[in-house]
Amino acid sequence: MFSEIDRHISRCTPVSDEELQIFNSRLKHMSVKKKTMLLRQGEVCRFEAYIVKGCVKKYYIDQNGDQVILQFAVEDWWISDIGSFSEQRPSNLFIETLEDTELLTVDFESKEKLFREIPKLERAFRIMVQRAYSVLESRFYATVSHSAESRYQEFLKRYPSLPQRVPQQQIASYLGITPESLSRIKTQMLKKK
Amino acid sequence: MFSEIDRHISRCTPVSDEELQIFNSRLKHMSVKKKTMLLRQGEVCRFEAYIVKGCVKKYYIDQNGDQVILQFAVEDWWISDIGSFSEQRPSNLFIETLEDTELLTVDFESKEKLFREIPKLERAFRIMVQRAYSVLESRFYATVSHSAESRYQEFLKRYPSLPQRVPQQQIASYLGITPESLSRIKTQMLKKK
DNA sequence: GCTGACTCTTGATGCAGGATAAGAAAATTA
DNA sequence: TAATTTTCTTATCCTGCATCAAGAGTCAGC
Repeated sequence: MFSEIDRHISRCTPVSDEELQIFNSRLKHMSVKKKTMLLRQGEVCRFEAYIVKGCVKKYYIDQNGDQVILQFAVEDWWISDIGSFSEQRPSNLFIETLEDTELLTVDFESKEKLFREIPKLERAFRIMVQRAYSVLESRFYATVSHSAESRYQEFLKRYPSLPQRVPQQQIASYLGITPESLSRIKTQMLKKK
Repeated sequence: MFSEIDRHISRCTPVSDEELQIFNSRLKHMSVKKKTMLLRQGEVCRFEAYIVKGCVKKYYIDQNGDQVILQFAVEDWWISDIGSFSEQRPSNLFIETLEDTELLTVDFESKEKLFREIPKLERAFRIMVQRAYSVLESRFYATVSHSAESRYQEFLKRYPSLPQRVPQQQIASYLGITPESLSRIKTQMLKKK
């Protein structure tokens, strides 16, 4: 019963076993195939999803029609368009699975209801967003002021499993460079060693 | 009594007058001179500050010793290092006033205490962080995929008062370019018109 | 196991914005 | 008001990454 997601919540703030049980009972378990679209531009994001198993990307389409990947999410991460979900307004983003994926999702009404019943869960989620914010902030300044090569090395350190799971062009998109540039960066890094 | 900050909170979730009064009573009012350091790298961030009047920047020092500005904050904004404040761990950032500034601040203990007394305030702050997160996310993808010129135009739209209040080199730093480039961009934009 | 579709590499060329430098203009301070 | 500092502009040259193009490797479906 007390699964990874419970540990994930408890890492934010202590929550009793009964409360966790209520929380768990409101989650919807989903198994979806690779390349499933969980959210499309123009739709309102109806879920916050915790990834039990698998891999997901969040991206938007830029003015040239190219994907720009904002986030990868793997096991023990949450994925959602927070802006669209929490204001229940149309999203600019796409969320799509990269592997067969198992998810636990909450919808907007359940989440609101849960927070009213169990204020400690609201605390846990507040703390989770704060942490996500500070991670995004760090990533933001890494992107602004580091070279493509050092961003790639940072990426490898932080997400060691992803290069085996995700096509390289998508990693390039995440890093904000072209696949060609990433390829060259890799050969340069090999030469240095 | 019911000031801008109360309206700011109420825009997130309804909070009763008495609750707002308690909230207000826990805030500390500060008036500080231009060029005051509110937070230095290595210190734990002891405050979340709401700006009543004035202007503040948040930045870090990169490997070359240059300032990289992550955020400006003016009237009716909050400023803090959320990561450092909420985990009470040392910050990598500096926060410094750009004008004589009036602030309302909460410290960590007061905020925790407030949330336990008034769960609705925890809700309000959760919603505030969510909004901040989604703003940062938009800014992040604007930075990754737009040219320096369009980022500057975006900046002008969003923060029309800042060019009059803040030296241009600092705006350049915020945009992730050199002051020279911003100067060139401005002359090019004039030519086009 | 062949075929077509992705995916990765490598090369040639171009361009946005960086680095450096030096002078003009504006803001502070005396 | 003059002196000093800070900020902004302009010019030249340079670099990191993009773009375009072509070939090689890898994977998926028939």
